[in-house]
Parts: sequence; C-alpha cells; structure tokens
Amino acid sequence: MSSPPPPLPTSTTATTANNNYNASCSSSSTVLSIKCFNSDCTDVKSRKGWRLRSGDFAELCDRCASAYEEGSFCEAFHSRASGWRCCESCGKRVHCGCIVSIQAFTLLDAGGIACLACARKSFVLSELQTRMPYEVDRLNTGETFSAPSLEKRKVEDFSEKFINGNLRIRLRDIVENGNAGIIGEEQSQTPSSLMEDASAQQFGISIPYKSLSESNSQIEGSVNALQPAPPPPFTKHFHGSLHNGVDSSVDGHIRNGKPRTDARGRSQLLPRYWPRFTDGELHQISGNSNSVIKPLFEKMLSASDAGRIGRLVLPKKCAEAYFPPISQPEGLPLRVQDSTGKEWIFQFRFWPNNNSRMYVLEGVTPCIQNMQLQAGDTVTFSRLEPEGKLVMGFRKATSATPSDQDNETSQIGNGVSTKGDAELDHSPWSKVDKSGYIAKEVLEGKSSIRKRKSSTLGSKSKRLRIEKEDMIELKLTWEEAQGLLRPPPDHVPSIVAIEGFEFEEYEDAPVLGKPTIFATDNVGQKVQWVQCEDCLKWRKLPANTLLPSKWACSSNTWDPERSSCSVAQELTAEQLEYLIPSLVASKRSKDARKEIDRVEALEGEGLDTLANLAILGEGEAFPASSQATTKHPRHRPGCSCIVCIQPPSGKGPKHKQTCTCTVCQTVKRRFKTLMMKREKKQSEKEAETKQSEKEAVTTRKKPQEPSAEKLLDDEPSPSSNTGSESGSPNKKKTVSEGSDGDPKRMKSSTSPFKGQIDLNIQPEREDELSPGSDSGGGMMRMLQDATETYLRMQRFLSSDGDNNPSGNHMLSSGGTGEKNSVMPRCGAAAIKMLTRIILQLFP
DNA sequence: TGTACGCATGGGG
DNA sequence: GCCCCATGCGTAC
Repeated sequence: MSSPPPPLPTSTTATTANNNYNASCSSSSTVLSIKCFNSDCTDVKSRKGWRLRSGDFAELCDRCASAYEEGSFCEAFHSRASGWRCCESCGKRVHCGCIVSIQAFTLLDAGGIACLACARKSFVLSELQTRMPYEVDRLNTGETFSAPSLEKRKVEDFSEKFINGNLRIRLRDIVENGNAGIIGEEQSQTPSSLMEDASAQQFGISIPYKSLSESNSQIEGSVNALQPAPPPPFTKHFHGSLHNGVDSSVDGHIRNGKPRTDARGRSQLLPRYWPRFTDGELHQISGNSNSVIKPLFEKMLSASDAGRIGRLVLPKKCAEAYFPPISQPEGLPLRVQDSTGKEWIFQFRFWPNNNSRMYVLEGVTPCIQNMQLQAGDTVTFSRLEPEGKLVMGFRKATSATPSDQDNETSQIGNGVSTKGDAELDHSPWSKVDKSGYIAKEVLEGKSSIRKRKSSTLGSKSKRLRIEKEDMIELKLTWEEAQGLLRPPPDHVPSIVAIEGFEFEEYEDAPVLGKPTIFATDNVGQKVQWVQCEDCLKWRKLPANTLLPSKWACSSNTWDPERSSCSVAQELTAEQLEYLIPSLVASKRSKDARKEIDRVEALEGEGLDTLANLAILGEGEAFPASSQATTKHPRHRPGCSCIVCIQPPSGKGPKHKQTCTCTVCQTVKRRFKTLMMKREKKQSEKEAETKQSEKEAVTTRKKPQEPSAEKLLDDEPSPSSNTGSESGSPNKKKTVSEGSDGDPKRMKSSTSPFKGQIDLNIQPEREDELSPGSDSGGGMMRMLQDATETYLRMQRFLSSDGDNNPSGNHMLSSGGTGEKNSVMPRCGAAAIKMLTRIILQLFP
C-alpha cells in the first residue's frame, strides 16, 4: 500500500522552489515584468505557462514554456523540492502538489499516483480530467485540500471506458481553459462516454448545485426565474474545450465532481430524451459567451409537435426535472432563447391526464417555423449557466441512411455542421440497431405529416404511416448498416482496445460500401454476390471482399473470366430469386403486374362490364370513403371513362366497343347467351322473387345514395336513376351507345343491358371496392370470384389459343365434355356466377 | 367555417 | 397492468 501523498503545498508550506514560484506569482500579479515568470530564469517572457491562482497565466520564456509543455519544468527547476513521488506503474518521478505538474499525474484508487502516460494506458485518464478542474479550481481559489479529501475521491473504473487513441491532453489547454482540456484530434471519434463524464464533471463543478426543491422554490411563478435545476443526468458529445467552466465563484459545496443526479437522471429519463449535443451545437448555443451549457434533454418532433397546433408535448420526466414546477394546468410562460439568440416565450403548462400530467409547450409554432423544423427533427433543450437561461436548439433530421447519419454532416442549429459524432447507443439515432427504427422514426414523423392530411381516410394505424415499400426499404438493420461501412480509402487504422477487444479506428468517417448478398456456393464455400453497376449482372466474389460503393464487372479481379459486362451472368434467374428473396417478391410483383396488364389487355371490356355491373348494382354499398381509382383521382372504381379503362401500363391492345376479336366476341356471345337463357328460364314468379330482393337491396341502399353519388363523381347513381326512371334497370340504360360525346352517356353505354361490354378492365379495382362492402359483400365476393374465374378462363384461352382459337369450347358447351377437364368447368362456374349476379341485380 | 383549446383514447414501452 | 405520449375529437370562440 502506498503511502498517502504528501500534503500539497500551500502558500505556507512552500518549498524553496515554490517560494520562488510564490514570490514570482505574487510579484507577477503586482509588478509588471518582462522577465520570465520562472525566477530561476533570466530570459524575457514570451509565452504563457500554467494558470495561476489569480487566474492569470505564468508568463515564461520560450525555453521554460517548452519545458513546461513537455512536462519537464519541475524536473528542471524543482528537482530538489519536496513532493516528488513515483508513478506506481512506470516509476517516473512526478512533482506532486506543484501547480506546474498538477495535471501530470493522477491519484490511484489504491493510493499512489500514476503519471499521465500510465494513466492513459490504464484508462484512468478520465479520472485525471475529472480531477483537474477541481484541483485547478482549488488552487486558484487558494483553497487547500488534504490528501484524504483527494483520496476520498472515487476513481471510477475507467478501464471500462474507451480512450481514444487520438485523445490528447494538453496541459496548457487544461490550464488555460481551466477544464479538462480534452482535445480530440478527431472529435467525431471522441469517446462519448468519456465526454459524457467530462462534461458532466465540468458542469457539476462549475454550476452551483441546487436541489430540485431549492430551485423549484425560486423558479415558480417567474418567467425568467429559471434557476439551475439539478444537473443534467449527463451530457453527450460534449468536448470539454468549449468553455472555461471553472468559475472562481465556485461555492463551498464542491463535491467530487459527480452530479448527484447522475444516476437518478439516467434511470429516470428515457434514453431517447438524453441529450446528444455535438460540439457544433454547443458552440452554436454558447455563441461567444462564457456561459456554460448544460444540456438538458432533447426530443424528436412528432407530427403533432411540428404541426400547426403549436403544441410541443414535453416528456414528463424532462419537464418535471428541468422546467419550473407548475401546479396549475395553466402553467406559466417560459422564456426560451433559440440558437440564434432570439428569445421566445412559450407557455409551459400541463393537461391532467389519467391521474397524471401531460406537459406541453404552447406557442411553439413561430419558433419551430423559424427554425424550419418538421416532424422528425429534434429540438434540444439546454441551459446556459450561470444565467439559467433556457436554450432551445434543434437538429435537423436527414433522410440519409443511418450510416449516412453517422458519417455525413448533419445540419444543426443555425446551420452549423459537425462531423457526425460517434453514435451513442442510446441516442435516438442509434435506434437504427433496432432494425432501422431510427429511419422509421424520422420518416414516421415525416409521413405523419402526410398522414394528417389524409387522416379522414380513417386508417386504423395512427402512428405508423409508412408505406409498405418504404418499410421494406427501411428494414436496414444495424448489422446491415455496419456491413456496408467501409474504411475510408488510403487510411490505416489505429488499433484501440476496448474492454479487451481490439477495434480498428479511422480518423476519417467510414464510407458506404456496396451491398452484397452473402451466400454459400455449391461447394460450401462462403461467397458474396455483387451486382455490377453497369450491366446489373451479379458476380460472385470471395466472402471477405470489401467493395467500394460502386462496383462494376471490370473490377472483378477475383474472376477474370467474368470481369466484363459482356460475359453472361453466372446465376440463373431461379438461383437469383432463391438468393435474393426481395427479388422474388419484386419479381412476383412485377410478374403479377405483367399478368394483370396482360389480362387487362386481353379481356378488359368484359370484366370492366362486371365492374360496372358491380358498381351499378352495388354502388351504394361502397363506402363514401372508397378511394379514387389509381388512374384518375376523380373517378371511382368501376368508372369506365376513357382514362379509367386504360390499362395501367398503357400496354396491350385496347378493346373498343366494336371490337370483334375472339375475346370480345366470346364475351359478347356469352352475355348474349346468358341473357337468352335468362329470358327463357326465368319464370315470372322467380322474377317477382328477385324483384322483391332487389327492392330490399334498394331500400337498404337508399340512405347512402348521396354518398354513392358522390362516390361515383358526376355519374348518375343507379339508385337515383331507379328513382327517377320508374325503377326499371332496363329502362334506365337506354342511352344509345356513343350517341354523343357526353361522358355520362358514354358511361351508360357500357351497361351490360345493352349487351355492350367494356373489355378494358382492372381486376385490381376490386381490391378498392372491398372496404365497407360488407353490406353487399356476398355480391362483391361473387363478382370477384366470377372475375377470377373468368381471368383463369381467359388465361387458359390465351395460353391454349392455338388449340382453341375461338374459345368456343368453353362457351358453346357450357363448359362440359371438352378435352380439358378443368377449364370448361371454370367456364361453367364463371357463367353460372355471372348468371346469378345478373339475375340478382336485374331480375 | 376555421381555429384553438382541452380532454379522451389507445398504442406501445 | 401501468404509464407515457401521440393524436383524435368535441367544444367554444
């Protein structure tokens, strides 16, 4: 066990050397001299040295300043003074207790000291930085502190913490700045945990602590009375070089540098509200003032927050921890300064909610608009100390990929850009490791804005309004994102050990690599498949190959035979589908689309007639919210206008009313047959029965007539027609085909009752018809079934067209007894269904 | 009719 | 099952 460190020198216990120093110090503060502060030196001062207790800096000559900066000042001038101790690790002598070397060592938990180098090696650096402002402060304020008081300081096990290889402590900065003086040469890689502690320490030291109740008592009812609330649970990404933070006004309640509320804050505040301020933000907030920034919390704006309501919902814990306590729902006005220094007054209030409170900031719209914020962006709250001024900053969300988020500049505040800081696992962005939650959250916000506009559509999902495709795209897991990261070109990593694991560390942000598909080839070897940028062919590469973001066949040095785009792809389409399920899905979707197009092209009119039938017969059953067609926003499913009957892709033949192609003739014949059968077989009694059924349906539909009319845009609803035209469906469709250019008449001309069939059809429309179709669900299902059956039939026809060019085998025979034992039955079923539909609709 | 306010609801942690 | 909080929605202006 090492002996306790000797008492640190004070003005009364100074050694000879220190006497010199003290004498010099005192003289320097009172006598203007051009001589080097070092009394052993006769040179002329030219540079600054350590910080004196007076707040000034020892002015040294170049030589002494260099010795100081190199850490050899004490060895050169204080070598015979008392207070020398040896590093427990390397044995190096350190002049403990001397203000010059105050930052050159750290006290160890077990007693003894460690020199700076060893402290760094053993990851005790954080403790050093923790102690420095404290001790500098003590010295500067003339306080003395005993060894026990130092020993009492708990040195955390910082070996768990990450020490960046680039991290440097420059004594001069430490002294000048009076803070930890952490200089991250690559700040973006500064260990956040370290920063967190550093800032927390600094804040904890420089800001007089007030308990919540204390501050509460001083705050309530005052606009400007925002007093220092409990320190933030922590701060993120704060580089201690920002502000002095050491104030000679430090009160006597100096504690060991740890905010008391640290653990409490951590445990109480949800991680997503933890502040993750960057240097840029802090700089931006602090401006040129000497204020200390105390990051409080941040919140990603929801659609509601960013909406025009002007209410920003505050996290309860944050509001209660950092905002003045309010007892009345009306709350109190709160003056908040934005990052540009502009002041805003918000109403900080709450709503009673389920025996709890819901805190809101009202009147934030102008501010949010001023900042040009929207859902998904983040607002940050911090406090300037010692003024206690509340500062609201912001961080714009980007639409970049998570990895981009990490690596690319993000816009913050008033445009200050910072290189992406190392992400913290609890930062909102880090949610990316939950399968792209981050992007989801951001886009959710964005999409929520869209959602508000379409809220009348009444979707069940209130919070997540991301299109399915978007979701798929956003399903980028953390691992996937990591997998895409590539070292920056021409960079040699430094190896950093963290908790026993070695990590490569690059000074520059990583770049995005090209996504590849990992697989095992037929000989069991792990490979990856990569798609050429130019020819889109997939090439097989070794699994451990890291590729740049763009890759082409010409870069295929692993397989020279396939290093040209002209060489065929090794994978078959089937293999590719198997390899890349998304491709399967996409291909299926594409195939489905093609199929639909093909079917539409082939048989549109007939099925459109069915659609029309459905619309006309069941239009009232469609909810008013039924959406417009995809082709023509103002038109509704079933609309047969020239726009709506167009096949989606525009491909394939369009069938005119006078078309005499096989399909058209087939369909027309079929309907003719159906009609004849109907006329022949329907007894009057049945007709009466059906009529009564129809009347019942009509009665049910009546209340929805306006909606139906609206739904059908400017097209007459069947029911209204029925009402105005003696209720006879046959009569109501008596407008002759193409008698004039009136769209309404054109529409009517497509009615099956004239035997005119619209062959251009969109089977997918039926999906649009479904909502709310329960009232006529049976009918719709029948129609759908009939449609599907008909499609199958037609596919059969088209695929078997050579054998059955006319398709008569299905039609004339009623679907039985033909060589194909399946399709004829389909045809029969379809016809049967159609018959039932027609009979039901138009008995 | 549009907007603001304040409470209620319900999804999600 | 509780709590938080995003947002829906009724009401007042």
